[in-house]
Amino acid sequence: MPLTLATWNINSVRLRAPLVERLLREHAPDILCLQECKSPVDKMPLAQFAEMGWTHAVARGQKGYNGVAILSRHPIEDAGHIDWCGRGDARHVAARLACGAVIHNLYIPAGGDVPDPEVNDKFAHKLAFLEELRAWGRDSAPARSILVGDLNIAPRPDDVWDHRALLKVVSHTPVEVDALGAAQEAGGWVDVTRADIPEGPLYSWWSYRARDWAASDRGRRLDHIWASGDLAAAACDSRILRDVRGWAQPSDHAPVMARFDL
DNA sequence: ATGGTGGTAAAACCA
Repeated sequence: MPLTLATWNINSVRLRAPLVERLLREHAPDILCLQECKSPVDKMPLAQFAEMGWTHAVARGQKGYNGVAILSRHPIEDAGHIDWCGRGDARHVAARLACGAVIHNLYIPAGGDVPDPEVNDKFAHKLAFLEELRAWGRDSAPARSILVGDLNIAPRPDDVWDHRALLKVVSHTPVEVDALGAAQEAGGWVDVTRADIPEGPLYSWWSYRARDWAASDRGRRLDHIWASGDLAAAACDSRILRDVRGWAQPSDHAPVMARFDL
């Protein structure tokens, strides 16, 4: 069974519900994982997505911050979440499909501006989150699993517009990149996007602050699709929907897509 | 070196 999946940091699901509808209409992923919904669950416009055919959804929300949702055209058999760092943040939701595949939708903390956990609590939180992700991967040995989301780290030199310039910028510092790599290795996760597109620059986020985001193209690959080792060979057709960043009143993130032949 | 934009929600916080 082919399963298409997209992940997208929507930066307010209420404000950008029309963009979600357009993505569903034009690209029709079986599964759409959203982050930064910035809404309590009962105020997310899930009913209007259900009317379009994405009749199954699981979400976790809080007002103003965080918030994640999984929209599905296929039944969700079970759902759950992990309370990373014990803060009660809506940064993770998981869904199990009838075929047995488990989808993990993650929103890793951005980490603030200063890449020093001694002086920046947000960066300390990010590193603690990554350490919990590593321990979870090690202990749970994920199988038949897909992990997606805004991981807020661009791991490779060609995942940013200027590797040298960004070595001290949160999202690309060696300490974060190493911590993400350790988490990936501990869970046996395969970076599906890079397995499919191994060469060259690849971005999923461009700052709102650029005068012309497309012309300057100062992007970073912050949004990822990972698969457990047993599913990696089933993944194909990876792409980043760069054009979506150019839609009217856009999110600062573009959707990342892949197909799994399960 | 700095400031640049955007969302939430009502001044400041977060990205």
